[in-house]
Amino acid sequence: MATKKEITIYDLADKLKISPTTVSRGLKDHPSINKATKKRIFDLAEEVGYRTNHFARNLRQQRTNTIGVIVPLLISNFTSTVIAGMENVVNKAGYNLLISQSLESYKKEVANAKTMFDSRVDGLLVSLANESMNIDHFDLFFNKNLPLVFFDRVEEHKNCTSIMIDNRKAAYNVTTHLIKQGCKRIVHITTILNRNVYIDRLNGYKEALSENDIKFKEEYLIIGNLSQDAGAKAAEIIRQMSPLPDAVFAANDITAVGCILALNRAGIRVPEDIAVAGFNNDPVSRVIEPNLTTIDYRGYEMGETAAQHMINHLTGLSNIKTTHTIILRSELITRASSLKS
Amino acid sequence: MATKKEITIYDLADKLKISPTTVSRGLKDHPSINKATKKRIFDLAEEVGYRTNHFARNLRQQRTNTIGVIVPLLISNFTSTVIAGMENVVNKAGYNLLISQSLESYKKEVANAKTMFDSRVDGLLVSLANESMNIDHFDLFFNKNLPLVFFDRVEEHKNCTSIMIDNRKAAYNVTTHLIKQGCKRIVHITTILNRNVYIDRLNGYKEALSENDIKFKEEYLIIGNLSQDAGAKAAEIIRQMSPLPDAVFAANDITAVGCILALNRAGIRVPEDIAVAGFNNDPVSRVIEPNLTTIDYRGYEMGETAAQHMINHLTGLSNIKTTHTIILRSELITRASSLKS
DNA sequence: TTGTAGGCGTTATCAT
DNA sequence: ATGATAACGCCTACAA
Repeated sequence: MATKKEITIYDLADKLKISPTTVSRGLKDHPSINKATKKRIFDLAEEVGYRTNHFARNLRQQRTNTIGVIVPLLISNFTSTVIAGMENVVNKAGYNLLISQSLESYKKEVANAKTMFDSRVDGLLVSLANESMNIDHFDLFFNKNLPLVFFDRVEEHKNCTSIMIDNRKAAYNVTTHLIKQGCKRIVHITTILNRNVYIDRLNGYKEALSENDIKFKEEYLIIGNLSQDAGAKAAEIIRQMSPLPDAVFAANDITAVGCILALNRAGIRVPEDIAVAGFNNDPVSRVIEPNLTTIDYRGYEMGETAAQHMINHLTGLSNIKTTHTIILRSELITRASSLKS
Repeated sequence: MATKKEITIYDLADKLKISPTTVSRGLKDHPSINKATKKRIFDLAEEVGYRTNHFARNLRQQRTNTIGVIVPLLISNFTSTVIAGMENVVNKAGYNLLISQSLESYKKEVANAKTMFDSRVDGLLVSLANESMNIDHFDLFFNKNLPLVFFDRVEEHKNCTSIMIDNRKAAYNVTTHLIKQGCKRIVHITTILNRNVYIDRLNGYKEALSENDIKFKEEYLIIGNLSQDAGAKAAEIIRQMSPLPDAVFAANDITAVGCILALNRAGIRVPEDIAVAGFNNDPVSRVIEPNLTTIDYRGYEMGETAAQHMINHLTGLSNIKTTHTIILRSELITRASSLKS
């Protein structure tokens, strides 16, 4: 079966004996078109299965109704939750999402930015790769005055909104909680300190220590790649410390889980010997035994917020450039893994 | 700063004192263009930051270089793994992915199909919602002879490739393994039996039973929504059975995990009292204690395969319509949760 | 309220 | 090897 010819507004115009202009206007509910005419247009369009050609429209209007998203990793509960939130918002507004992942690589992020630019997305939502040392590759967007919103992994930039949580405070709360449970030798497992999220968490941790007159010890800072395996490796290091630390605060749940499993295997009990806390409230935090104390980080909300700001800007409802930083709420959830009593 | 005017092939042509046609050809490395001319074109394009206008090209060529993806749920380890695999393949081929989720709803899937169609994607990759009772909404694509590939949750259709694993055999292997461990009263937790994946798993389960002269009992079939909570609810039902079943085979890992946790809470030991097996090899299967026996279902490979077939078809390397079903390998992984000895 | 005309940037077709 | 021209389908001044 050969591909049928596409219906255009010209075809509709011919059949209705009116001009293409009127059809075009009728279709987008232009106020100055007769109601009866509109109805005839809509009815016929429906009947013959007309669909607007977005390329023609985009070509004419110089916009794509597509929003680009660059995330570090697609395979992550947090990421897919964020994207689900974005999808929900942009779909309602008639926009589409173009998604790509940097795999934490600076090089890939640069390439992704270029691809997004060449695809002429109307705006870009970005969570930065851990490797990225600068954000010059987004100058493509800044120079053309295209809206860019950072979320989660953000970087300061003039005229550019960032959506984040207060990582410092959240980490401060986790650490303070551990201290209140009587812990004094608290290890922090994190990754290379390039991104705000990890730097802020470290600072919150340090702040809680210092406020309780506990000296920060360099050896209690373990750097890995925040994978489950990194948690296991950290457990190995911890096991050989003397005296044994009495608590672990990992910068994400997966790492905390890897750590707990490895500690258990080594005969170290959680929380009796070592209390453990994570970050993110990943579903896995309620699977591990004991259940993991963590920070409830609402990815869905963050995705919705980032997308909504983009949409509002694109539709002229607001101007992204005026707002600089939006802090979403996050919350400490205490579970068995950190409760000494 | 005002938005700078976009460079077009006309601008390049003017500066080089050649025709736009030649520029267009040079840019796509057309064989009949002089090497020197090509070099001049490329150099200038690079210098002035020319970027091709995809809308103009799409408008002219009637194609988008975009492939649509409809999945049941974005928030799922399996799904994000599949999408990562697809992304890897299509990016290399210069295509983009347009992703949407049906949330297991028939209505939303119909809407998504329409949106994809209106976005004029070059092809569609689909994993069906559990609710969907038919696939008539994809006639939009079939009628226009647009390529459609089903993956994981498939449905038979003339001239349409499906990528799947042998769910029947996998379930048969799981069940046989449980029987070999000495289990005779094996519960199967699954969801409404609309989709091939669940029907086939049930059939594999039944087949293994019958081959071992174990009668299939209707009451051992527990239907839920395959969430963690559904696993917990199933555990409640199981707990009240007398005699107590000696094994559980859940149609996915999350449900198996929910079940194990609830059984533990009720003082029922796994695997001593009840052996448990899941399906998917979700990372959580290695977090739960005891580690979960499951089926290694490689989502990344499935994503790559589905995408590659689509690309091959679109680039004329092969014809999707000639291949009907591709079965990917899957494998039983036995772990502590099912080992009685 | 409706219509006319031109252009958005590219590429296919038909010349040269 | 290169060029002129038209067309893809839509939108928006401007005109009526």
